[in-house]
Amino acid sequence: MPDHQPALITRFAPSPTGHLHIGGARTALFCWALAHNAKRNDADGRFLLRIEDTDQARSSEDAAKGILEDLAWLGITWDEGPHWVGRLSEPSASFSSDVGSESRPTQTLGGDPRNVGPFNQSQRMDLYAEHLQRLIDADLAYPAFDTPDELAAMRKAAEAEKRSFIYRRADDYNRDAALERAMTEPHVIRFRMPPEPVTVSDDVLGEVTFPYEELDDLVIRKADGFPTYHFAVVVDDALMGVTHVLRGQEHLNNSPRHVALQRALGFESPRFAHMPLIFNIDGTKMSKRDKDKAAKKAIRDAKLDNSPVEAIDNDTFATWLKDKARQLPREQLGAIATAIDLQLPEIDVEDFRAAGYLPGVICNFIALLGWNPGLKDAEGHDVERFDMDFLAEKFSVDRIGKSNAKFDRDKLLAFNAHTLQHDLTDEAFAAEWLAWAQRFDNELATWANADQTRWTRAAAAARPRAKTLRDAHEAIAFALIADDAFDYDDKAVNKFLLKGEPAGKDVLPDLRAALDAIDDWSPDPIDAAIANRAESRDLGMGKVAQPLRIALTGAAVSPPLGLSLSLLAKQSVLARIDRCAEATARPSNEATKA
RNA sequence: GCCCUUAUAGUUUAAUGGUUAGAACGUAGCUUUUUCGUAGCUUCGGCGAGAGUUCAAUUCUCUCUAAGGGUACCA
Repeated sequence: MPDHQPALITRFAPSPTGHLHIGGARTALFCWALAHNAKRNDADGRFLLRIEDTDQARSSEDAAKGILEDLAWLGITWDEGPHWVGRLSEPSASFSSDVGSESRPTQTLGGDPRNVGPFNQSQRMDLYAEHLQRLIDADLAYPAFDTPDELAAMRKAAEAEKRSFIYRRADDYNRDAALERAMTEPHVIRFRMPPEPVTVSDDVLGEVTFPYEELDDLVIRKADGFPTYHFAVVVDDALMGVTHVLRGQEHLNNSPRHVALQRALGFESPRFAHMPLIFNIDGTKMSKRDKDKAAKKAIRDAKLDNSPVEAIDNDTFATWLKDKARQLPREQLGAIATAIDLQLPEIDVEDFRAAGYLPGVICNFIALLGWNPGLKDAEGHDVERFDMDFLAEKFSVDRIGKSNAKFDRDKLLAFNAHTLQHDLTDEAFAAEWLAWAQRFDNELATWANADQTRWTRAAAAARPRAKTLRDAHEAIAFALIADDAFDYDDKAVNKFLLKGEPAGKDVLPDLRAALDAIDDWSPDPIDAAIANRAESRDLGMGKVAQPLRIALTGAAVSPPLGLSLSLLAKQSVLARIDRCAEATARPSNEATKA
């Protein structure tokens, strides 16, 4: 046991079965916030991380690593736990003008200053064995030999009689014989639930009492020798000195079992706080399967019979499509989505990262799911945009709500857009965007690295209209393609090039000459030249700008012209104007008549 | 089925035993802008139902309803 017991210790204990789910991220964030709030108040608050890998079949080391990576990226740092070395992202609200992932210092997270590790449950087997033996010796735990099939039959029988199935040790249970038999036969160890109701006192929900009749003799060690979640969590929390257990409400029913175990083992119960759950906007559970579900629906809607991706053979594809529960590996699902131009719903932290959300924004948004600071700003608006620092400062368990939350993607998007557009400088955005592109958008990253000045301008062009780092690409996509590699939007051509007096196509030659005469090919001179043209012909800017937009991009929408043109070489701009002139010169249907 | 939890606009939520229940996202519209976007203004929209306590209930109590969680050798 630690000789120095910090005042407040929280923990996040994910099981490494995949990427970090957004709901798990919120749990971690709240635990982090509570510990950091204690630190703000001069108490020794700590947040520790533990890997619950007692499910041998489903756990993997890669998944564990991925979860550490996800947490670190979000800025949810842990004081104790597995080691992680890398660069942390900056909280979104405190971007300085010179950030870039390269310039951030390397940090180390985790460690074991109190000597309470190891932090992987699979490496703590001797500890579980020791405490389990105490229970057996005191006849508070016992071997049981029922096979899974027998248990299933008992459950079925109970169901048929319309009573709930509660496992109890038989009245004529022979302890000595059972212990003897356990030496040679496969068995589980069950906890003898004391015959009394258990009251859990919860800092969010108040006191919740569970009758003894609902609490069965739960399995605490599986036949494979591993402890069950219930036992491991109780032993670990006690040995690691965890004082506050914050977890999702799905664990509320587990709490009386844990409390009973804690009593039996002579451990003090930590304070509990069960947080409301997070659901999709339509009320369904936010699940990794949502991604497969969305893909399957899109494929059915498109009436595709064969795999749109070569790497997936049609048999695999067909069985996956038919089976509601079947999931494809992440990469394959992504490939299908790309092939059919589908945006998969974001579920894991990694999904949101790939979609171009900023870590600070994600933390801000999920903090509001089940918690709020309850403050108003000077204008009387609720305070809901804040950074990690504010969260640590203001967080308290008593402001956690009780009712389940739905995950409103529109609001998250609005938060992300606002941060991108208002809280970041162009330079900071350029750095963030590049870091993102290097990981998720090769084409863009290559283009960025080819010309730094151009990249800065691209950032200036994209940032004011970007909602995510991913969709920022769209605003400047015209600059990444060949001069003749885009089509013209008929409606726009008709409206801005063919119609009107003068017609837009008749404005272009003049403009071309003016642009051609520019020496310093940068936004300001370009803008000046365009404005000058408009003025000298006594035309509104729209009369000049829109035709030019179409010539450059094929459509009537683009970032401001000076910036847009500066993303292309002058020769490219001239070539595009020529191509446009050619296209509009051809007699084409009724547009010319009008 | 049984146990547990919850219930304020479409969503996240604030406040409150007593005149018009406040905000954010969203919706619709207007204004500014060379387009888009941004910004600003306006608009729409809420106490799940029923009893009870009370002079008075969205707020306290009960019932119902609905939603969710649990009911594993998953966590």
